[in-house]
Amino acid sequence: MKRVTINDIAKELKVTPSTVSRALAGNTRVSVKTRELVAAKAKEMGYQQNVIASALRKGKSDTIGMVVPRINRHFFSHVISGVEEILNPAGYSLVICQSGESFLKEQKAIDMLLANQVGGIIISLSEKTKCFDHLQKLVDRNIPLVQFDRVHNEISCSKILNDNFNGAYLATKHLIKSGYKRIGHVGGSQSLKAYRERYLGYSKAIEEEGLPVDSALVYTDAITRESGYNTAIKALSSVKPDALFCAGDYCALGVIDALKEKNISVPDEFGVVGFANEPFAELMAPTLSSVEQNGFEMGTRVASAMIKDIEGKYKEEVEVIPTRLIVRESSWNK
Amino acid sequence: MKRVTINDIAKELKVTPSTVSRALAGNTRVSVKTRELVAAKAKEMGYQQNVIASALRKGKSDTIGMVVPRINRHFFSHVISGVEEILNPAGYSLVICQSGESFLKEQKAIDMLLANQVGGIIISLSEKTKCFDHLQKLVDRNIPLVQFDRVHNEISCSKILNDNFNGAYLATKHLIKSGYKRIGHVGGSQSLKAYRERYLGYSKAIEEEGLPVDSALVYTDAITRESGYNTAIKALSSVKPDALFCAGDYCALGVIDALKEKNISVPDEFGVVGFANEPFAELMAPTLSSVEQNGFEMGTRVASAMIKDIEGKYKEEVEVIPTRLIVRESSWNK
DNA sequence: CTGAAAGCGCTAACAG
DNA sequence: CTGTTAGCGCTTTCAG
Repeated sequence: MKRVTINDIAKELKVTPSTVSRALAGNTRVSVKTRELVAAKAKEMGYQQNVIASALRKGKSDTIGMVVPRINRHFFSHVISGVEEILNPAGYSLVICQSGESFLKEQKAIDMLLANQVGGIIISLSEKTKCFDHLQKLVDRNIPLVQFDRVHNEISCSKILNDNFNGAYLATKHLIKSGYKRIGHVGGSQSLKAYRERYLGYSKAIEEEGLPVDSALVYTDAITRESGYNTAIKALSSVKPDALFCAGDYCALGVIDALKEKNISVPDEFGVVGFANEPFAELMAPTLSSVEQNGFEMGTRVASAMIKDIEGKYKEEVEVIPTRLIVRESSWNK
Repeated sequence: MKRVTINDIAKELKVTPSTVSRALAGNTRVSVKTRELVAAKAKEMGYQQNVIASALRKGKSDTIGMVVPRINRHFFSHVISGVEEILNPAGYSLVICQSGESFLKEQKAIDMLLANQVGGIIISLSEKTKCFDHLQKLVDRNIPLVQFDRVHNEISCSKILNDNFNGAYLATKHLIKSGYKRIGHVGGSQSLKAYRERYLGYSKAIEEEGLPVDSALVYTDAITRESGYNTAIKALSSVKPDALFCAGDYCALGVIDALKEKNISVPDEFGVVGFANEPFAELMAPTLSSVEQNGFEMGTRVASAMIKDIEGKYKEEVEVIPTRLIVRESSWNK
């Protein structure tokens, strides 16, 4: 079975392909009658636009590319849903790529998307990304770009951010109020602003309470379960904190693994707060306090910013989505 | 900044675009020297193939479309990783779509992929899909198609399956051995073979032990947490099972929610086994016994089958990936 | 081994 | 309101 093209429709209707093309596009310069005729014929013949040909001709497509570290993280999958929620009804489709936290894969994904002439790119950077030429290239080529969550500030584009600072600040304040005395921080790569802000929120809270900010209590290279475990083991045998604010839930999970192994009771002897509110946070034992990010909301904002950019309405907008602390067993008042 | 085309390279090198095209494609009919020359120039000028133009000309692309119910399910995200593992090095790229368990969105996703001239489609059906014309259309149009996990048998294409039957059989056998007497089943839509097989594995085990297969103990419309909860509440106040084998972990979670609410102790008074081994299974309290599916392995098989199909090597191959029962607290021997 | 020429399906001036 | 024409960037016969 061969595909039906606008030429086939044109022949059937004894008009030109241009007319069909215009009619299908809803161009008002073609009579309502022809438009209806074309629409009917198109449906009858099972016509389906060849977006490839259209994209080639127009030099751009209605496909938006999206690059995220991992699609199976609660936060990212919700952002994706939010983006689809806005993009699909607006007539755009979405191509999702995973960088897997690898800089190389991130670059390759962007190259692939460019080769596919996407109409714009949405990205949340990999943890390992420390060079940003691939983003600058997009800006130079005037490809609409929106960064979210893990962004690089020096790139000129719209950015949608979580209120990492406030989330971290609230989490740390809460640990202090709960009576913990030596509160440490297990953070992610400080080359990413998102993690830097979590650190800053943490230290602001510590300082405000007149506690010493002890750099020995701060670790910044760990957001996996494994690294959380290793960090906790190390900390317990040296600086001996009595609480840890972790920049991620998986990392907090690793910390709790270590505490269980050492028979240290959570929350009685040790407080833990995570970040991201992964589904397991409310299910594990003890249930894990965590900072919730509104991924879906962020996704809708990201998509709206992208559409505005494509339509040439905005250049650079920065929005901050509030975060919320959810207190559970892992940090309950002593 | 304009994109560099093969014409630009051709002009610089004073050859024709055809030669450049051939050289870039590694055609041996062009001299090694020119090939090297072209390659060097291309790199120097920052050339990047316009896959859109190529796809239009060739009538197909090296992009593979993939449609799954949800990307944030442990199993599906692992299948995706497995698919990427094989597809990317082989020069294909992947477009991922979510049906969100909606038949309409599934159809739309396929239309979108077709409009984008994908080279093939990989799909795991939505729970609500009961009409399969959209798949038949692909077969009729000779679009390479691979179904996995949730497949429809009547469509002629490669299928990669989990050993749902055996997983369910082992899970149920284990519940019996653990001493539970009235073992029910909470399953998914029986229009999907995957869920039918889980039911069949369950009933085989029940029969083998000489227990009665009581259809009142079987529910087949529930795989979300909420529906698991509702089903359990209903069952507890009527047929009163003392164990449930659930066709999904989220559903098992809902069942446990209900048991906690009713103060029924797991596993002492009631046994629960799930399916999929979601990350939360080993973290929740009680930890959840579950049947593990090897998503990554399945993904690699799926991708290999797709590549074979594209290269015209195979027509229809059916593979079954083994599943494994992981026993945890929720069903420990009494 | 390389060039010339045609065309994939669609859109967008330009003309009428 | 509709037709004519040209061309997006690439591949692929067909020649030579």
